[in-house]
Amino acid sequence: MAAPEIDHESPTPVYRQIAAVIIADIESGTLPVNRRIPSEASLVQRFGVARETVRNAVRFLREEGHVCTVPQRGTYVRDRSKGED
Amino acid sequence: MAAPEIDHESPTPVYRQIAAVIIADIESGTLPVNRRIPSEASLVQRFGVARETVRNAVRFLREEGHVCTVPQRGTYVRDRSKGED
Amino acid sequence: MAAPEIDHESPTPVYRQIAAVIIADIESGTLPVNRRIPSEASLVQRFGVARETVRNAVRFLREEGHVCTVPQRGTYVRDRSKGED
Amino acid sequence: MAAPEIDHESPTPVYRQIAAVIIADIESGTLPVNRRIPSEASLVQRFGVARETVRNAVRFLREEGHVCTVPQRGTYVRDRSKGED
DNA sequence: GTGGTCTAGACCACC
DNA sequence: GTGGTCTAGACCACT
Repeated sequence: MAAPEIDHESPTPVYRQIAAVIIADIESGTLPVNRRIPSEASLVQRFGVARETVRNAVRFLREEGHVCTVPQRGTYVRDRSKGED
Repeated sequence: MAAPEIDHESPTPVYRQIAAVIIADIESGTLPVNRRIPSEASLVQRFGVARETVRNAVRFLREEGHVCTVPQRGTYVRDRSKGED
Repeated sequence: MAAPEIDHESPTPVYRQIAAVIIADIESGTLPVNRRIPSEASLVQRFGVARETVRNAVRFLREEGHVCTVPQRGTYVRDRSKGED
Repeated sequence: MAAPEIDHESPTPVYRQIAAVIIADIESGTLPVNRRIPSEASLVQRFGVARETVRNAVRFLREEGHVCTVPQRGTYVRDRSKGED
């Protein structure tokens, strides 16, 4: 099976569910500020979804200001303590 | 021809007959709580009716509290065990 | 062949080239403010690319503030005369 | 073994030998102006050298003005007909 | 081994 | 017939 935390029957899109899991990891401190989040490839593995779905999740996190992506380097947890949107 | 369960000669509107079939599926457990009901397209196929008729049936189910519709995601069987209207 | 205006050998990504064509249409007045731009499907046809590539182009236009997308309705040329980024 | 055109015993550095082969391809028209040169990976394959060596060769070509590199897109044969250095 | 781009398909809700 | 989501692959530059 895929990941237990993902419900493909849910009205919430899978990419949003993945984003929510990552946000929870950020807010719990499992993913501290300036730490790199897992790579797209490993998120594909972990959640058992297509890469595009993972990219949608990461794009959503980026648009919401939770992370920033540095091409070729990774995606990092943003420091939101100052100047949030 | 259409589906055997639909009687186009009946005084009961077709959309109500379709709604009744779906309600029966819900109450029998064929459609469990929080499960998405079949897509509009498949209901059109199954009952041999126009899209608008299916939409009327679903709107009726929604107004009666049997289902709830989540924008962009589908229509889901509501949990009526807790007694909000 | 695809569209003459797209060069798949160019260092500029195809989705950016498509965005540039649409921006040119906006700036020349071919696509006036509040007009809907062509649908994703027709852009796929016109440029001979995958839908994902068209979506990347439209997302880029959206991020740059040239258009706004209304789900299920289309993507519209934004009025940038006031309050641009 | 490596490629026949590379002589690891030569006093000429390998990266220079690789650069020379690519320059020959450019001047013979095998690699036309504005065409992307082969990817790093394929040059590694073709010449049987380390990645870093290929990168050195490409950097040399760039510094000598034979090619220009566009971030994220590749390295392209420059048009030298117009005489900027 | 990272993200960027691209292909070629699919099903869906909603209009 | 519109955009939203998803799959399952591919090649690439750059670190």
